[in-house]
Order: sequence, then C-alpha cells, then structure tokens
Amino acid sequence: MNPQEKTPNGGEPIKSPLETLTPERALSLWHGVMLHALREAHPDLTARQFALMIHVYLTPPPHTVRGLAAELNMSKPAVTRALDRLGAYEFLRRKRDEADKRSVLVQRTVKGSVYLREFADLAARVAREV
Amino acid sequence: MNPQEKTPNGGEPIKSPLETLTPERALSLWHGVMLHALREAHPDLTARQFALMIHVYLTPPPHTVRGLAAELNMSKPAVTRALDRLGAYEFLRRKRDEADKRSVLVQRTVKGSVYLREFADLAARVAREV
DNA sequence: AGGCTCCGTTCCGCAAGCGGAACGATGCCG
DNA sequence: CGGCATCGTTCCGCTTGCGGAACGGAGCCT
Repeated sequence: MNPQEKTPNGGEPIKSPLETLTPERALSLWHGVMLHALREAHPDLTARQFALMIHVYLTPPPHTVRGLAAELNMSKPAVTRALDRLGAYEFLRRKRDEADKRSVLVQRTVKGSVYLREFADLAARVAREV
Repeated sequence: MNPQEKTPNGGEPIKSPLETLTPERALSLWHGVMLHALREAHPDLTARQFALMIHVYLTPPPHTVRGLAAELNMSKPAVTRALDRLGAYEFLRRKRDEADKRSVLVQRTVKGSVYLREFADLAARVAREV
C-alpha cells in the first residue's frame, strides 16, 4: 500500500528498519490485527480477558487469582469471572493448590495454546504486510 | 528475562530480527502493551471501539456509519453506539454530510490524535524492550 | 407529487462485565 | 483449640454493549 521504505529521499538517514518498530508501523500492525480478529469473529474476549490469558501463557507459574488481580490491575471478582469465561472456552484451567487448599492455580490448556499460537501467527503475518 | 537472541547455538541461522516479527515476539509485544494499558486505566475502549477509532485514523476518508459497519463487520447500531462513546471522549467527531444529508461523516479530532499517538509510542517502546 | 430506497438513529429485551461487600473454607499461630 | 488472616467465590445493584426491528429524514426517480 504505502511503500514508504523505498523512498530514496534526501535528508533522512533511514532508521534501522527492524530493531525499532516505529509508532506508525505499530499502529498499522494493531489495526490490521484487530481488523482480522473482528472479521473472523474470534470468540470475542474482553481486553482484560485477553490480557489475562496472555499473561498466564507468558509469565512463569504459579498463577493465583490474587496474583493475577494485582498484576493485571483488576478486582478479584473480575479475575474470577474472566477465569469462568476462559475456562468455558477451555483456554485456561483451574487447579486446586494441594499445598495450600485456599489457593487456585491457573494453568494452560492445549486449546488455549493453539488459540494463542494462531493469534501470534496472525500478528506476525500482518506485521510482514504492514 | 529470556535472552534467546544471544544463544550462539549450532544449527539455526539467526533470522533478521525485525523485518520479520516472530509470533513469539508479537505475543510478547501484545502482552506488554495490554499490561501497560490496563495499568494506566486507559479509558477502556472495547475492541470494536478501538478498532473503529484506529480505522478512521488510518484509512482514507470519507467514513460513514454504513461503511464502517461493513468494513469492521459490525452492526449499524453498534457503530452508532461506538461513535457516541468515542464522541463523548472527543476522540472522534460526527459531521453531517452537506452533499448528502442522510449521511454522517466521521472525522478525527486533536484529542483523538494525541491519544492514538501515545498508544503508538507505547507500543513502539514496548517493542524495543521485548 | 407520489412512491420507493437508503441513511443513521432509537427502541426494545437481553447478555455480560463491573466492584464492593459478605461468605465459607482453609491456613496460621499463640 | 480458639481467634484471626487470607484465599477464591458469590451476591447484589448497576452500567454497558449487543442486534433486530421500526422510525423519521433525505435523496431519487418518473
């Protein structure tokens, strides 16, 4: 669409195209990804639900409700509800902590991994086009 | 955290780090951005509201309700409501189309530009850290 | 002018998320 | 063993978003 990287103009030194993702490209990336996501009617997760899910997959366990609430800056009921929802999709799983039976450990699932992988691939693909 | 780029392992040729945003990095990028966004309690826009906003800012005008609904795969009432919300934040503006008074033109605002620019900068910053 | 289409909005009933407070269950400790 | 802290969940009233249908206003024909 807009081949701005090809312009051999005068002044500007071309930035290292890679190590730095420019704000403009970042925005286009976001745009493209969200567009695709909307079109395919992904099981539409709230921003918080999605953030929670990614968080569980990308940061080291264990993950407890309280911990997630603190790290994601949301209330405990909100976390519980998000877990309900994500659990219903089988994207995440609760497991009683045997060491401290008050706690709940949030764990990954195969289905969640697949879903997230697809999302990641989508983002990478869009990034290439942008 | 995980300095995977430094591993001078045997087999793999190192990919150009940026021209191709790997799925893994894309996911981390998303994670970091959403984390920041949640923490700062950004006026929390729905995915659709956000997508609509970016769309208006990144694609050429004119933007009508019907057009947006089609392009973003949402119902007309949903677009109307999103415009109400985004209008309340002064991130977007309705303007009657004088040429065809049935239509509404959706336009950018200064405040919206600033907001989106900040978001883009955030994303770029996170990308650097990831 | 009449009849039709197209536009964005409003109306309606419904589904889902929200946070504070209260709750039962479990752990901790004197 | 009794009291208290902490865990995740549930309850409550409320706000927000949803889509289909109906609506008024504007354009477009003949």
